Amino acid sequence: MGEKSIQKRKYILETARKVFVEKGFKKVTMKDIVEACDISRGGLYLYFESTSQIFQEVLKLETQQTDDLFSGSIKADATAADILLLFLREQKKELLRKQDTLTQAIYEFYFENQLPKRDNMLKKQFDSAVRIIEKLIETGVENGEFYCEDCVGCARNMMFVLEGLKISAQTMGVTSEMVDREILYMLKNLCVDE
Amino acid sequence: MGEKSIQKRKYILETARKVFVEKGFKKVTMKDIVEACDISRGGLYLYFESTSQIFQEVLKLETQQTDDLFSGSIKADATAADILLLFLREQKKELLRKQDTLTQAIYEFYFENQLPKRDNMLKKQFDSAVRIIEKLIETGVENGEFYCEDCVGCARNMMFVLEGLKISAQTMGVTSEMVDREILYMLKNLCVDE
Amino acid sequence: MGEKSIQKRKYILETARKVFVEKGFKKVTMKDIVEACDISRGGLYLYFESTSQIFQEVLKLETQQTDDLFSGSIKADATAADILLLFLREQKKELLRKQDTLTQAIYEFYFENQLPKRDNMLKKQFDSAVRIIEKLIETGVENGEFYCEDCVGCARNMMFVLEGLKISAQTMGVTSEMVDREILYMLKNLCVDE
Amino acid sequence: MGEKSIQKRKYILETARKVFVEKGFKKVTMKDIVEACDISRGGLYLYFESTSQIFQEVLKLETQQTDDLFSGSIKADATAADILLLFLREQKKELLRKQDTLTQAIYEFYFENQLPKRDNMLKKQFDSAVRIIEKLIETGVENGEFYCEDCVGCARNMMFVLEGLKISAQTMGVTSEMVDREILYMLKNLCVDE
DNA sequence: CATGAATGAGAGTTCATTCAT
DNA sequence: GATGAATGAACTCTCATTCAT
Repeated sequence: MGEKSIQKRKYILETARKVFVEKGFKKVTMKDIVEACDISRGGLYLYFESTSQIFQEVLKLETQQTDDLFSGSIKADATAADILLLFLREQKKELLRKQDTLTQAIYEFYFENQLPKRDNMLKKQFDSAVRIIEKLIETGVENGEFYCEDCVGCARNMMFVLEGLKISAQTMGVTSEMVDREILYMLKNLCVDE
Repeated sequence: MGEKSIQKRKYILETARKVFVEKGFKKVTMKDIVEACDISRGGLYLYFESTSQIFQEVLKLETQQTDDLFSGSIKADATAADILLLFLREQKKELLRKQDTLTQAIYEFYFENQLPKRDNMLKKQFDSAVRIIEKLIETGVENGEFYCEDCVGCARNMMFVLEGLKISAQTMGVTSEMVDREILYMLKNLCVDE
Repeated sequence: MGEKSIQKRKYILETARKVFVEKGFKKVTMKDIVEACDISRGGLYLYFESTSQIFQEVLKLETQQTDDLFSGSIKADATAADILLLFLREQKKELLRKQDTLTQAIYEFYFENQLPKRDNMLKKQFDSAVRIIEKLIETGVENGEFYCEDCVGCARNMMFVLEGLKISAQTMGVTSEMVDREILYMLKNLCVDE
Repeated sequence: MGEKSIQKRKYILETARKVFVEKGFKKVTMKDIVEACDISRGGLYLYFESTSQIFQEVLKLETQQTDDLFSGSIKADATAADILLLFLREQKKELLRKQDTLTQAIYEFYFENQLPKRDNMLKKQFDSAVRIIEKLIETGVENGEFYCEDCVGCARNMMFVLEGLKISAQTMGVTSEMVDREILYMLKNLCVDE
């Protein structure tokens, strides 16, 4: 596959991403993607063979970019509390965003593809986030910023709350204030002065 | 509509429920329901006009029954901690259950039907559950069973954790131990002795 | 399936037969049959699910009718030689017929469906024809009409010659005179006076 | 066309032959051949314009080689009976061979290309074989090995039996014993002692 | 009320064929 | 000459929905 093909492949994935953002996963057909890309019916099949495959490739790209973002922000020179707040603010932005988010599509995809533990990207990301938060809390405790007796438990609790907010945002609607309220509640329990 | 019709209507809804449990919401076709009910294609249209409508009716029935269940267990004569534990155990059972649960179908349904606030059953149920838990905690605090400075915040936090566990169970898999761990974590923060 | 459906099913098979006669087996698509029958695309699928299935049903009908024909002619009151001649003449007519014959389609069908011995209709028909011819020759020998030391061998030989003529007619072309010549050659070896 | 082109042309034909052997004629697509040859889609079109054309060229090559084979074996120094037996044995080997035979593809090709008499290679080969057998029988009769009153009739009969066996092998299955039985039957009628 | 045959739109997929490089 | 990306027609199959009985 030449340079040109690689470009086109990327173009298709980027365009398909928009389609998934708009329609979720299940409703998207090869035809939808063909039309969004403005290529021929057969053309798409030169690159991908199913919406499922396309979606997984989109996710791969997405994950790479997200990882880069994470590592970028973590390098920042700041206190544990600052970084945690930054992380939570990032999550809030993500979960309130209606446009330009794959959240719903990802859920739908995992609904029908109960991937085995090893391959389950969601689980990997969840666990990885728990570890990062745990480290942050531990650092905060050492610094005297936080008070916490069960750092990993607290980290896990935070992540499940965030998951709960995320799915709630997609199904019952969640306002900016509601998210703030939950974040504040969690931080209050963590902060020393309290 | 005669007595007979009412019976048939109910029969269709009960059978359709099984189909939704099995396949989620989006993948279910009128044909699926017709075949599951073993009635004629045209027959189904006499009662319902789309899978969406059928699903909403199924949900209505479901909600009524769940409510009954709730009020039943709440009438039980027990301490606040007991009742809360009972409630959490019930939630655990529900979210670990792979078979016989509409969870996935409900999520899928709400993904594509972002119902306005007033009609959003999920939201109503969520808020109602928050209020019940809040009351329980308040009672517990009064009894000296619990210690809590922000009862409604705590209730909300609990519900979001449960939501997080629920969606996680559907997408990344959640074990009985994982649920217990989360429940325990929340209770520890609530109980006086700790 | 009601009376009407049975009629339509039969109508489809009869129409499909014409298509197979015209185009053989492999080239025929569901679309061809849909168009020949002037029914809707989906309509055909209510009755049959593939060209292969349709062809097999066409063959079933065909075989029934052919069997009836055979038994009809065999009941005739005549000498063995007469009947054998009648049979050969019938075969000749069949193999020279360009129009209205499934021969080519049958060959194509069996090319790609190497059916196991038990289900192979061609084999059954071949063996059954051998047995009939054998009986005729035996009767002829008893009557003094024929002379033959290996009746079953002779019967088999005849059938293979007929098969050879049949495939030759479809591939290299065979004239009426050529068929007569072969039939005559076989009969000469059989007849007493020779 | 340069030397290199001629080589490539030959390479394509040899590779295509394998494809036809495996899939018959009708089912073979240009894509199949392109993939088997591992050349570019466009590249194939520089040499050939359709599967039909390719198949005819494959047949040409095949015929040349077969002819060479024939003339080779005929040069052998042996009695007429020996040569005839050799020929029949060769035919038997050919018709029992499932692998590496174009038989089915050839039939399929001639089914849809009812070539005019002059161009019909099958007919030419058939007639030529008849003549060779006829000569052999005549020689055998002169030598006193065979007894036969109608040499050309007998030769033709033999060839039709062989054709019948060939198509039977492709459609209803034929065992080695069955072929032997037929060959034996024909030779018995020919041999003097019988 | 109930049936189930019929329709036709639409999705998936494959390939012959072309054409810019 | 050679490549292989691109196109678009053609085919298979499935359903929501209608309608005569």
